[in-house]
Amino acid sequence: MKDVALAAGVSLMTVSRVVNGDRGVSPQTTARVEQAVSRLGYQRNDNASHLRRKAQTTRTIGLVVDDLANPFYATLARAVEDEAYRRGYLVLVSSTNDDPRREREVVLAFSARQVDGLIVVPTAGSHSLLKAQMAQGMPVVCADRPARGLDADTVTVDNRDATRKAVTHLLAHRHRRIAYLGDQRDIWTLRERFAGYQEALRAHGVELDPGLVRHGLRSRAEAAQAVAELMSRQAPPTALFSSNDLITVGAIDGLGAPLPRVALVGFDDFPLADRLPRPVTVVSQDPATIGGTAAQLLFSRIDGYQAPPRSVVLMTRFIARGSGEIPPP
Amino acid sequence: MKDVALAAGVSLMTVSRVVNGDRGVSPQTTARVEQAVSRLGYQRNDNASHLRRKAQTTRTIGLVVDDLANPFYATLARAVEDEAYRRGYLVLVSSTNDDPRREREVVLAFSARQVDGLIVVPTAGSHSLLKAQMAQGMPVVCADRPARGLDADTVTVDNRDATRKAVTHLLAHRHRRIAYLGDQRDIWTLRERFAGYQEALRAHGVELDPGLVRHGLRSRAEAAQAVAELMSRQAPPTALFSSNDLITVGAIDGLGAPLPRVALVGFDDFPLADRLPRPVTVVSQDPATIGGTAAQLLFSRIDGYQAPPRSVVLMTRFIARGSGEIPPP
DNA sequence: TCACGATCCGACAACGATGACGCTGCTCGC
DNA sequence: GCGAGCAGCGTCATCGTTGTCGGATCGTGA
Repeated sequence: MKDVALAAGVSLMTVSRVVNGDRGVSPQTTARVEQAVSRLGYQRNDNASHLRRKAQTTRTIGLVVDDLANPFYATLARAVEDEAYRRGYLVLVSSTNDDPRREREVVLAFSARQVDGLIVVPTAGSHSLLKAQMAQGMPVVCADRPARGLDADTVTVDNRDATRKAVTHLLAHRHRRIAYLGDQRDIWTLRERFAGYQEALRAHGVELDPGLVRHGLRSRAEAAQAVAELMSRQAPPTALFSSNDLITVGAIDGLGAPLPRVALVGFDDFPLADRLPRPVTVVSQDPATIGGTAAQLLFSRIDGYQAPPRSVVLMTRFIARGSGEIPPP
Repeated sequence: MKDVALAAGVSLMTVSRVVNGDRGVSPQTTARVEQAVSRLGYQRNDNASHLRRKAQTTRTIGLVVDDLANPFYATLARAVEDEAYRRGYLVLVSSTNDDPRREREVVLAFSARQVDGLIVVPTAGSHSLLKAQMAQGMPVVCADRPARGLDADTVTVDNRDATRKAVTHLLAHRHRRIAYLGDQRDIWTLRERFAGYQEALRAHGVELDPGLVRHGLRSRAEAAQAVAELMSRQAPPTALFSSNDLITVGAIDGLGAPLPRVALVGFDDFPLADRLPRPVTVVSQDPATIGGTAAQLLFSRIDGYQAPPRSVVLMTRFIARGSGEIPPP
């Protein structure tokens, strides 16, 4: 900037005014400065600019997800990014692998970089840190899951209700031995889904058989293994409810070929679910809408909206494709 | 920081030293300062810190991909992010939708934020801007595709060769009417793949039938439509080569049910390709390795490695699963 | 001719932090 | 008893930019 000022024969302040398009600079001077800018390839240092600017804002938000490689979070992230782009904001992204320690590090690093707000898919741990950040005025929005004990804007789906309906669907097809295939039980979404499973059974007077419940399935392979074990029981389940897309696919692996006569309903839709030998009945949620909504909530806070936290619950869609409509043998 | 200094009864510089873990502060003073820090919830402003620091570095890199919601780029991004995390770097991410204008905006914005380096999946346009950035000392690595006319480190796969082998595989199964289903032709990877297709045909003395070539398929639906049209020709193709995962899936849609006797080989592996009614033969590439390698190249430059640009070509894997091994009628 | 507002532009301080250097005491050796 | 050396800490300048204020210049109308 100094070089530009020198080259154009003006002061730093005038360069600043030209670069920012402020009024009060004559067309001739503007032209001289602009020429110097392009000749020297000058670019403003936004960090320094934000440091001094009146509106203490960096036009950057932070996004913290479980795993960016997971299509669900990737889609959510893309929606956040688009919303940010429309407003001229940049996005810092990080995955946590559901590790509270990594979440902590990342949130601190983002906050030290002076992000204007955070969208977080909270890990299962405690959130005193997020609480502290909010107390210091950092806008925070939780996406996909609420953070335990944190009064923040939240965007989730009706996990429990959707699961209850899905399991009820299986019960209506006269299934009674319905297995539950769950991911880590300490994640909120999965607690909710399991609760929905329990409620559906209870509502139909079916006693929960602990032998048919598997938690903590962290991969496609683990899910396949669990299903293989379940199917080799003396009284195998006649239907499966799987609590996310990865587990649904693993369950299909575990059923093997030829496909036994077992009903299957999964949480999360996934590509090609409709093209498999037995098209899969699913509960579908829309990560793009979750991300977009979270971003809108965040920006409303950044723009100064003051009110008690809002909780947006998005509806899921039940899509019957065949695998969930198989009656028991 | 001023408040902390006041509370601890020391100068700003001492607070700075304690916060940075510099030596030369007595244990008592350190304790007093640390107490004040935690009592006031003080966090250093990294942007201001980077402004003054000797090593003019922000410990932030920029990642510019085509579409973050695409699992391929999401996986690539995750690998970049992990490499960055291991080194204590943060990642700014943006999608371009293959729009050169948006790419330009994003690169400028990242550079104005003083990122220490850029990993870019270049759009099809010209790259004078990237060139200018590199000339000013910004380390740049191209991932997935090279940028036309840009001498930068590059990580790609053997697109042309892999396609030649895939099409040769079909030719070896006595196919002669092999359709090419292509994405936008101005993207480098797709030009390479089409070139590989042409080379394989030529090597086998098969004349290219322009009626069997479709470029510019941008979605699953468009691919399905194109395949439906191809199959209704008087002399329909006996085999299809599809140039990416999206198009492969669209092609399967377009073939309809029951599946006609048409061979299919696709570029890119995708989840469940092995579980479809007719398991799909594919050329598989590994986006995580592409991203990880790109990040390593970038950090070597950031660490001061000086040498002519390197071009890393990763191998693809041909996976025969059945759909590519069907002979012509 | 002169007062006066408008326009254009520069000087100075400041944003939050660190680099360089210098000032205090204290210890130690001779 | 005195200077050297060092640990501990503060002062000042500075990173690149912008907010504030005021000075210079000009045209205009009385």
